[in-house]
Amino acid sequence: MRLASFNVNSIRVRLPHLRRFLARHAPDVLFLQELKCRTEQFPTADLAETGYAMHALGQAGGRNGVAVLSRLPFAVTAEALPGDPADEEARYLEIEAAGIRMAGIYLPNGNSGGAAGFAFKLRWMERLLAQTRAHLDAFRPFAILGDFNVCPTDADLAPGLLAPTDALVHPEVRSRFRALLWSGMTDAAAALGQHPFTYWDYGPAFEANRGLRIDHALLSPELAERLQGFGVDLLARAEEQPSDHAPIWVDLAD
DNA sequence: ATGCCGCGCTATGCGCGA
Repeated sequence: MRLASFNVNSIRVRLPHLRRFLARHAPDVLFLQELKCRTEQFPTADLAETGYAMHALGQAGGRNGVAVLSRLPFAVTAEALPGDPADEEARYLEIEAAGIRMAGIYLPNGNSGGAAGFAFKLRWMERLLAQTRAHLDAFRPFAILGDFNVCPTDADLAPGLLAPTDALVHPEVRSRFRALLWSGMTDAAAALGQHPFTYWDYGPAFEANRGLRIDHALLSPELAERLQGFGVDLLARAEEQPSDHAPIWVDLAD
């Protein structure tokens, strides 16, 4: 089984890249982030020919937005992370497919909005931890894929690319990422000894390979036992008019 | 220490992304 994630940075602009990724890597389930469209603008009809079933969660104002494409039957189990009724941002989509709970996330960046924006990121991570614990306590196989906006360690970014106070590497943020790992989740790439970059700024960064590892797949223990491989689709990042993120995928034994 | 890109928007500069 192949699970994948792709921050498209506008689904309407990146529709051709999405099609090519599906053709190249044929994921069973693919989570998308940064749709930058409203729910009704998601190109469901354009993608119908791919054979994937879809569920999109857009947002007014062209911000955020997450979706899932699946060729396995699935049920939507959550369209928001519990714990903050005032949070109406489209950043969390959870499904159950093949007996596995899977969450696609677009974790807040935390660099904008001043102290309140950073605090929102920390609270969001604490809510994600609570949701993770609830699933693990119930012995539900659980996978989290998406744009975490966290470089977990110094091996996960080009040296000197970010200031130590940046919200992607801030100690308080890394601490909360580690709490997810301590709860029982396995960082799939790191478990395979890989720290591949998944994001490069527009401009010369990709050619110079000055990037960040911020897109991750986290697996509950029973899924980690099935971990067979992890990959980053560099071709998608090398194409014309790319997203600033590359798609990632994780392979699990059937 | 940073947005020189890229995207969306009741636009024609700004906020945001990382």
